[in-house]
Amino acid sequence: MAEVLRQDQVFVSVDDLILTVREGRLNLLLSRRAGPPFKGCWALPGKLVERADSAEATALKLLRQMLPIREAFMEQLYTFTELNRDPRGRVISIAYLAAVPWERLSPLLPAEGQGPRLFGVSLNGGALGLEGGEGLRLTGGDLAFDHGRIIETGVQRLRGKIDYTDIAFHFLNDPRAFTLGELQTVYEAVLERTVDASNFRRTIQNRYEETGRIAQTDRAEVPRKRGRGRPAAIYRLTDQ
Amino acid sequence: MAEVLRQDQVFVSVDDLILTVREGRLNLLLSRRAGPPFKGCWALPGKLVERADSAEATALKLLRQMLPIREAFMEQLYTFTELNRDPRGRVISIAYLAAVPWERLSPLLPAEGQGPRLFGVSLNGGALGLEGGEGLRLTGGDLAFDHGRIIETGVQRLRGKIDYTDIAFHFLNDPRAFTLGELQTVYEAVLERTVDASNFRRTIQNRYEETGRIAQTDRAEVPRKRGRGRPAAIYRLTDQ
DNA sequence: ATTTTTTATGGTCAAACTGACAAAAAACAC
DNA sequence: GTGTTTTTTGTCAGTTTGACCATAAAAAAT
Repeated sequence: MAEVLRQDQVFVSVDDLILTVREGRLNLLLSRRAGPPFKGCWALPGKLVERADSAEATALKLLRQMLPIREAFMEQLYTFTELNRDPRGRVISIAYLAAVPWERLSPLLPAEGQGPRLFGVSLNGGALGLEGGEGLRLTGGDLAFDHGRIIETGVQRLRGKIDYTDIAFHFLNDPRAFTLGELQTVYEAVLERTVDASNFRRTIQNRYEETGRIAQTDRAEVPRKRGRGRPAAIYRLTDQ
Repeated sequence: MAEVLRQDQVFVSVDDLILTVREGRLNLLLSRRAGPPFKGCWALPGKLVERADSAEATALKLLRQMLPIREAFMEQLYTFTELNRDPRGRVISIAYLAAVPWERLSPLLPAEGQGPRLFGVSLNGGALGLEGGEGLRLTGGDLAFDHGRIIETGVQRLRGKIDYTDIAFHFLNDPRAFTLGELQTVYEAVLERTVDASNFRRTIQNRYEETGRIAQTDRAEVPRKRGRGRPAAIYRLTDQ
């Protein structure tokens, strides 16, 4: 991205809020800024929208650039247009929210220390907290630009939509073979609270099974490593 | 708006979806395009975002330009960025949804035939329908640009948010003195279906009265023209 | 003046849903 | 075998929802 922009026009950029659920916790991807402004600060991956790309296409390009990944669930989050959000000039940002399964994201992450990094997210009523491991803790105000606000908006949107959209399923390693326990873990990570397993099962079955959106799979067809405890039934998200 | 735009950059515009509830029906404001492209077509009011204005400020300016009005509820709807949505060049549009009480909008509308015009909206599962009076009926495809899609997005958003936000109150002439019947009319217009008055009352009272968001007003303080039937209690939306 | 009509308000009742919890089932660890 | 863990089924009271019916308070009709 150019470090100085023409001062007489409005530029359009895209920022990607790339989310995953790792070990029962919601995580997001931040990269460290190599140059000014906010040199050395952590920031969401961003990219100017080019003449020949839609914002959606730009957001997907950017995602593929960060993680060599084919595709992922993406949805437009909000457009941020405050006048001084970028010191280089007038830049508005269309933020996108991406959900990537941890098992797919994990092998694509570069080695520790370099490049982008995952941060655990906490947003309990009060302020945003980010935890990057090795004692690295950030608050929303530590981030570049208005990216703290973008993250807050994204997490709240995710929480609001989780129980009337399919969004939770996109965090599952394989929506065509998952257990209700795995789905519950996604809910608990996103909502940052525990959920009663029994009631969760009932809710999901009412919401999806009756309408045919999910169905049980014969476990013999889907070999799975099993841990302790009674083995769980395998469900799949159906096509229609 | 210039009829030819520079071909090497991305322009940012704002479109306003100005909504009101008139005679129990959801209505929106369209203007007829004076010049190309889509000359003579009906379109949402739009405006390029200038260097020194946020999108929100641009949307408000545009609203004030259409209706000499001080302020109104506005909320960002969605950003449309398809490549060929504007034949003049590369223009993305940040759509805003505005809610204006009919009693405030009504005296500001220009005489029939000239300028902007109100259209009744119908969106029943199938396609979007617009009714402008005098036998003037449009479908979403008759509109300029992608404005049919913008309207569909806006109506669906409004329906989705009406019962967990305060948005319905902004269609009331005076949120500090309204009856539950008036509020019910807003709901029925937005949802395009009837609502049981008794259950509606119970729901609203549970949702707002217990939390102190609305309160009953002494009717003596608020003189009101009365129609037929038992006079209704007057409620007000409280500050906090 | 009385009745009818209209709108507002209050109440009932069964069905559906919710949250908290108990208990059985099916696997592993020892 | 006995414990432990996780999944799964069931229970039960409290709440919410949708469909009604009944009454109250006003204007309109007779």
